[in-house]
Amino acid sequence: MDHANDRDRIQAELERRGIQATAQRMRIAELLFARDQHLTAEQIIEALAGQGTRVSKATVYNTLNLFAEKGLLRPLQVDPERGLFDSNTRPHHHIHVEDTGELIDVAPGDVEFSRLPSLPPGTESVAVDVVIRVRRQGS
Amino acid sequence: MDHANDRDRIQAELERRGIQATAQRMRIAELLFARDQHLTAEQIIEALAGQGTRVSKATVYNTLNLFAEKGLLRPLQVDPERGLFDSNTRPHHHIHVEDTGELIDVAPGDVEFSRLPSLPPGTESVAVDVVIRVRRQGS
DNA sequence: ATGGCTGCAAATAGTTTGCAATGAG
DNA sequence: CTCATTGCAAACTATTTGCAGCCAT
Repeated sequence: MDHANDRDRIQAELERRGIQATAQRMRIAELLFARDQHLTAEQIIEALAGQGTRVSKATVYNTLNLFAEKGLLRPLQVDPERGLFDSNTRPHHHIHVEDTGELIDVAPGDVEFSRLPSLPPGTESVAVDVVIRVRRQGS
Repeated sequence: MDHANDRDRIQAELERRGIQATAQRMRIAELLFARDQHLTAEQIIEALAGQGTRVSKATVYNTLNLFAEKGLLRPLQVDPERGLFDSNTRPHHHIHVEDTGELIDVAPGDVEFSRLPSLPPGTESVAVDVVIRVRRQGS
């Protein structure tokens, strides 16, 4: 069965990263890693509530931070009001629709550079993040 | 005298944008527009205090938001803890040194694209922001 | 038994807001 | 004089933290 496979894969992934696969963490992970998406802590709490699971705010935040530390999530700061967690940690970019707050993934191959600056001495690049800010025409 | 010229230019600029050039706003503007920089509200309050000027937190925030609305500043969200205001509103990019939180400007000509994605229908591009995240080698 | 995890509630910190006093035109 | 602006304090909100009880090993 598909979901059982997902659960197994996710559990293995958590443990491989040294994360105890508790019930709450599994619920959060299953939700997040069902597909590439950007979620707020609040959205996760609501989504879990919607499927009948109650996970405390503290645990959701602790879990998200833990996942981020372990490289399972990438924290995004696009909305000044709240943080987002991106379940896609592979390199990619974003289009931010300012009118709606919507955040759209851009495949890494859809952005190419013909020139990049030299980095400060003694530093190495972690990632290059491109955010294309757009708005409805004529607003 | 240089500073008097700056003040005049800044005052004219504020008024051109329909902003009343009050004493507090002038102080904040003179500080911000002395050069291209990224400041937090707190840093502005401290800098003003350091030069003997006391401007309330509320006024600083109101002023920064007003300036941003009027296109004199660009709000940045790189640090999850606090907002930054960039006194350079011309197109440019950033290098973010993750170990120190430092944010370095990159001239627009130092980044060139050979490919960009198509935008969602009905939207137009406002800006393309590139953030190169770096860290000290081997951390 | 031991140590980690969860949840609640309280704490924290940045930012916003209500409102009375003040200032500008 | 009238309306905008300022400053204080209180309100708000997202996130973090302390701690007691719980769970897994």
